[in-house]
Amino acid sequence: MRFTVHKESFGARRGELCTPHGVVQTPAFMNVGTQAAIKGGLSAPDLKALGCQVFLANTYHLHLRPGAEVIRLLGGLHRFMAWDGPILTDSGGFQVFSLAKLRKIEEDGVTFNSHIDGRLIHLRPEDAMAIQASLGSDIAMAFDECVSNPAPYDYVSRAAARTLRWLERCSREWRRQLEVSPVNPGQVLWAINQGGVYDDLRLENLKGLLELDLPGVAIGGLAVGEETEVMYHILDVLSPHLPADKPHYLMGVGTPANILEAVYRGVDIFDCVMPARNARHGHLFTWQGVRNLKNEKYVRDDRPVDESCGCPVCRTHSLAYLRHLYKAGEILALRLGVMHNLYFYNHFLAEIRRSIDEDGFEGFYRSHRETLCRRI
RNA sequence: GGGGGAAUUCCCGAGUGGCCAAAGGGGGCAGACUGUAAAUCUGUUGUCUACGACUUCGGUGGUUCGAAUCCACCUUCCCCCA
Repeated sequence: MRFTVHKESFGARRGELCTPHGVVQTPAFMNVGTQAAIKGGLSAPDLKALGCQVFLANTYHLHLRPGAEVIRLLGGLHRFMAWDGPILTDSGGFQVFSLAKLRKIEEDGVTFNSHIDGRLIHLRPEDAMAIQASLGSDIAMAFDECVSNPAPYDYVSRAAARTLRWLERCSREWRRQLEVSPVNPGQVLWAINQGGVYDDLRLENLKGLLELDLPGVAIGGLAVGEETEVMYHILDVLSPHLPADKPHYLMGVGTPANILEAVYRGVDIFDCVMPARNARHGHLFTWQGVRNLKNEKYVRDDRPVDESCGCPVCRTHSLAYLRHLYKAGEILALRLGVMHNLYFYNHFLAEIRRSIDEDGFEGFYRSHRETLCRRI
């Protein structure tokens, strides 16, 4: 795994991340397919056509179903899902947040009541590493605790310290895993910064995490309840201290406007369920702002979702047709909606990269920061 | 021809004297969604000069302090017997 930044423009970094399954041009958006599938009915080949560079899958979910050993037996995640590009696996740390009612945290690890059948699932940092090694993703994530915001300082402090201890265990176990017949010998482990909305905890945690010298640094625990401005502030605080020669990954973010602001603050990689989920719910992103496709005003609208979009959906279908599909409950609505949004996100990042290449990120930033979040 | 049953707000459907502008679905309208327990969830859905008023439960008339609810007749629909 090699990462190089070859250009900077107005805070933004233009880089390349080499993985065992290809090069990722950064800034990049990773397409989230938690259970080795993009919800809405897109297959791996579909993603190629939408400009997807990296696929993101989830440790907790794949461990429950079908099980990491099954996937290892079938040759690893790439082969299993027929995606030959780069894959990043999240560790299950987010499920500590999203399944908060179904889990118990202890020093040793987290015990979940499976959201499927209630059975007990023990996930220690070591387990999360073993599972991800079996999945054979290109990038594995450390097992962390994603703390919801707002949370009391004392709690966040203790949680961040524990996440750091878990990181040491992850790192140790990772080295061990790669020694025993790895599915993907080039697989790497990235660290995750925590510390909530508290500047000093964030920096203290970052300092500890950098000592382990893992090849990528993720910022976790943001966009989980705090105001957007608070998230930007934390990025401002962290940004000067992030190692320049390593990829900066902002986990779970976000809206196009969030991404633009974060790129401006030196973030290289993003992932978010938003394009897929919101598409399923009828919200489509455009260069002019966000559309709610279900709105009555589109009944007779013969225009595409976005006049300036080159996606297969915008080139073929009208707002009126898509609205009809949504209102009629047709599964095609979800597929087409997700296709558009993923294309939009991937091309949005491509345009960001182009602007950096051309030394024009400042202009790009200024001309889009307001319009992207507008409701149209 | 005889007997029985039913008509409720956009639709289906609860309600059988006051707590009813009327449950619950559906449909409509709008909103939320950020490392996915989400093709989900929330709000709203008679009118208005709007913490109050007005109109509404097939129609007309009646009983009652008070009627979607009780009575009479009418209209329409359904079922059974001939």
